[in-house]
Amino acid sequence: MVSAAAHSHAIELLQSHSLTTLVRHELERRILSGELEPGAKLNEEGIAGTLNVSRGPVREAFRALESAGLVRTEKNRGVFVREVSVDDADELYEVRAGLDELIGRLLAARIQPAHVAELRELLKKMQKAARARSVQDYYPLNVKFHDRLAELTGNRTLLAHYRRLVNELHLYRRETLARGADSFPISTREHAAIVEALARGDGDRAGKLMYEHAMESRDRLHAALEKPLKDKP
Amino acid sequence: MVSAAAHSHAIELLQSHSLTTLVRHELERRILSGELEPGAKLNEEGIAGTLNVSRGPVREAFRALESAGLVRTEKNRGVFVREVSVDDADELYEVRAGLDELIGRLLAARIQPAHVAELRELLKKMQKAARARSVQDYYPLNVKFHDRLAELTGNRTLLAHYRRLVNELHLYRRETLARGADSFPISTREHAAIVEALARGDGDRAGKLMYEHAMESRDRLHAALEKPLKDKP
DNA sequence: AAATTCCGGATTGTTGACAATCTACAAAGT
DNA sequence: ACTTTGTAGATTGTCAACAATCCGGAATTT
Repeated sequence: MVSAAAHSHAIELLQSHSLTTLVRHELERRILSGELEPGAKLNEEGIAGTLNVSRGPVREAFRALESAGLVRTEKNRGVFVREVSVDDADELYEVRAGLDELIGRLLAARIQPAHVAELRELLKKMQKAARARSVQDYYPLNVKFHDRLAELTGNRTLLAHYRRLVNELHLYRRETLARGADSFPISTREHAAIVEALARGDGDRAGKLMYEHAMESRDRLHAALEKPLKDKP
Repeated sequence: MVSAAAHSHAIELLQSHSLTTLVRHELERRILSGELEPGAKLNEEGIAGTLNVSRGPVREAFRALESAGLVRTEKNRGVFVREVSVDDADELYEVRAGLDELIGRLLAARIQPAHVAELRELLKKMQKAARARSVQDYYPLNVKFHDRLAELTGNRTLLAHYRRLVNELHLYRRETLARGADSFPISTREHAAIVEALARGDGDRAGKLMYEHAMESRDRLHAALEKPLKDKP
């Protein structure tokens, strides 16, 4: 039955994924992983060649990524990985704060005990990483934590808008994170307070905490910008 | 100098707009105007024919509209104008309420006296339309009012996300608006209160009012759904 | 020497053709 | 009658070629 299952899986993949979506996902991955840096030019023929497709699907993927805010197109010049300026980041953080407040408010009204337990579990791992001063461990957990909060609201529209903002902010953070100034341990206490408010079903409190948390993240990153680049030992 | 100006305008148009963007805007217009109804199928060759372009740019426009949430694509079957369900609309209203609250909060901190005057002018026109029971006049003014509030925050990211939500909600309202149950006059009082809070620079109050205003809009539309279709006289 | 003009290669924008898939309807079988 | 099979036409997915534009360096002018 192994081959049958494998086949049905392959069939399902072919039915849902066109070459365009494949290219789209691959480029999205490369952009968000930093493999393609902000400002980098995306060569149609080059990408088509490495992925063994023609330029058509690549161009379609470009238009999708453009609407998603991950790339910028200059007519007759090409498409480039979007560069997020400090001003852009300010805007993104503000909107994210607004959505975070909403997430806290909505989630407090709907959260299940099992989900609270799950979040507390996540918090433990984050605190462990924070004590170990391991940005490598902490950063993805932090992303996961906030993404899960958005997801648990059950509002897919909210989740989609939230993820888009996070993705765009990710493009901005890429630079600043390298400066090693994201003083992460500070936020573990705030995270715990958020989870407690959610557990109590206190939507206004959870919302307010999340709003301020997002705004403080912005301030922290701004402060980091003032500092010089930390050179590697 | 007329022809020179006209030429420079045409040149500028050619430089910035590819066929893809042209098709994209045209389809967007047709969808939002209701010319293309939710669920309607978009035929590649048909559209390409009427707009005198090949299928390539049409397909690229499709991918852009897909990322913008205005159409849905089924592989090997085609693309369809997105249908927004009641559940979808609930999600959209919730997110819009969150953004509206943010808009109120941000705008109260930045608004200029001239802008307050402009908003009060808009309010007058809306009240006039409300007294005349003219949905035709009132509806676009209402859209303009809220759009202007988002615009005046100066946060382009916020404006983009807000407009996307409004567009998607527009797809939903198309059905329900026809039922003539959008009891619009109710909201003029709320609008006035919002502008007053903004004028006082009371961000929390303005935000709270806008949040509740959006949520009430949702409730009103839900109530409208319960009623039967109003037949034309 | 500095600025300008003019190519030639590279890249993007667009098109038309071919392959794969779906849809609708008719024919055959039960 | 009802289901199934099969086929033709329409539609989408993909590709390769052509046209238009841009970029960088050589040749030319001042």
